Amino acid sequence: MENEILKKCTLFSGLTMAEFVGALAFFNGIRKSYQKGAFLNRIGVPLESFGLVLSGAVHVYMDDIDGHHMIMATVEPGETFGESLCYLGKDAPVYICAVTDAEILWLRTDQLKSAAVLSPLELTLFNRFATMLAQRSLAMNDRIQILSKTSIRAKLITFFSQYAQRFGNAFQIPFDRNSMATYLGTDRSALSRELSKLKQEGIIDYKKNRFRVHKGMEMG
Amino acid sequence: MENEILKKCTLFSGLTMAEFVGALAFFNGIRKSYQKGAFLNRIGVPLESFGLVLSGAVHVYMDDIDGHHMIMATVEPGETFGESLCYLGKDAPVYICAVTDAEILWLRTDQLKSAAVLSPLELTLFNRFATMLAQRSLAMNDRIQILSKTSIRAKLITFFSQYAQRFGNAFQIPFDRNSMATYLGTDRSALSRELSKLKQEGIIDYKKNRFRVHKGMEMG
DNA sequence: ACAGCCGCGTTGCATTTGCAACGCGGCTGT
DNA sequence: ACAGCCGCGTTGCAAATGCAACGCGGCTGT
Repeated sequence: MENEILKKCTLFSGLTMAEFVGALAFFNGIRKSYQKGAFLNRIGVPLESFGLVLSGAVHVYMDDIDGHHMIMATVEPGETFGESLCYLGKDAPVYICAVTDAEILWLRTDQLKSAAVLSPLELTLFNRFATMLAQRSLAMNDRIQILSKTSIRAKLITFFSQYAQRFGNAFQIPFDRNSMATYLGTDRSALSRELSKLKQEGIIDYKKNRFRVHKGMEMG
Repeated sequence: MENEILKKCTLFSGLTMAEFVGALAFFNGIRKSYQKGAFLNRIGVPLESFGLVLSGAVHVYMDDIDGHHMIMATVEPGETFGESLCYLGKDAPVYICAVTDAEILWLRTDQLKSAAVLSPLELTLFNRFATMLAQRSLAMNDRIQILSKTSIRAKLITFFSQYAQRFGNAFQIPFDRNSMATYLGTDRSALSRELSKLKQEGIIDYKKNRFRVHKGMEMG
C-alpha cells in the first residue's frame, strides 16, 4: 500500500508494520477504487465508514434548500472525510463524489465505539482518531474566521496570513480559482479582481496557485 | 453541583452518582467562579483544561491581524469550550472572556492522552469526549454553510431552515441581534433591514428572538 | 493541425450591503 | 421620577460585489 501517503495521515503515521496491520484490522480497512464522477455514499443514510483518500481526489457536496449544491470540502491524498458523521452514525446530509479516478481506504469506527476494553495499540489509535477530530475543528475554525470577514480583501488577507504563518512567505495553495472562491465564500470573478488589485498594489505576487506575500501586509 | 446543567452535557449525561464522581476525578474537575469581564485564559499559551459552563456565559474571541476582535463562539450553561485546543495542546489563538458572572467547571484531558489502559468508565468517557468533538464539527459545518452564502437573505433562509429542521416552525434563538449578525457574518443594521423585509413579505414573523417561519420559505 | 474545452483575467452594470447616524422604547439604579 | 444605557429598527449614501458576458492562452484528443 502507498506508505508515503499513509504516513501523512495522523491516524497511521509512525506505526510499525505490525502495528499498521493491527490498525487496519481494528478499523476493518477496505480499499476500493472509483471512477471519476462516481458517488461514494448515499444521502440520508449513515456512513458506515469514513474514508482516507489514497489517490485521486473527492469532493464533499451539500444540497441547498433551493437545489443549488455547494462544496463543503475537497479531499486530497492522505486526507480523510466523514469521520464525524461516521462516528456519530448520523444520516449523511452530504454526498461525496470522486472528481478524478480515486482510491479510497474505508475505515469503520464500530470498534472504537463498542469495545469494552482496548489494547494499548487500540488506545493509541483512539487517541489518533480523537486528534483527527480536534484538528478538523481547528481547520474549520480557520475557515470560519475567513468566511466571517465581510470584504473579499479581508478574506484574502486572513487566508494568506494563515498560510504564511505555517509555510512562510511563499507557498502554493491546493485550489484552483473556482475552489478558492468557494472556500472563501465569494465569486470567482470578484476574487480575480481583488487578487489583481493586491498584486498591482505590490501587496502580494502570484502566478497560478503559487503565492508570495510581501512584508507589511495589512488590512486596507 | 448543578445536576440539571450537567445532564445537558454529552460528557456527563446519564451517569450514576458514583460514575460522575469517578468522571470528575478522571478529568481533574475544578470549579471556579469569574466576574463579568474576567479573562479565563492567556493568549499564546496552551489551555491546560477545557471548560464547561455551569452558570453565566462566556465568549470566545480572536484577534484580527489589524487589531479588530471577532467573536468565535458564545458558550452558555451546559456547553463547553476549548476541547479541541486543550486536547491538541496547542497555544491558544483565542481569548475567553466571561460576559456575565460565570461559574466554570475546568476539565483536563491529560489522562485521556497518556493513560496506558482505561477502565470501562474511562473508556465511556473517552467515547463521550470524542462524541463532543464530532458534534462540534457538525455544528461548525452548519455555520460554514450559512457563512458561505453571499446574500443576507440566503444566510437567513439557511439559518432558519436549520432551526426549523430541529425545532419546527416556531423557535427562539440564543442570540440578540448583534450576536446574530456576528454569527451570520454580517452587519447588525443590514440584518435588521433584511429581517424587516422578510417579515413584510410574509415569509417569517418574529418578535425579539422568537421566530416563526411560514410554509413555502424559499430562496428569493 | 485544429476544434473544443477549461481555467483565468477583465469589465460594465445593477444591486446589495457595510457604515454611520438617529430615534425610540424599555429597563435599571439612585 | 428621571437620567442614562442598551437593544433594536430605520435610513441615506458610497463602495463593494455578485453576475453575466467576453476574450485569451494552454491543453487534449482525434
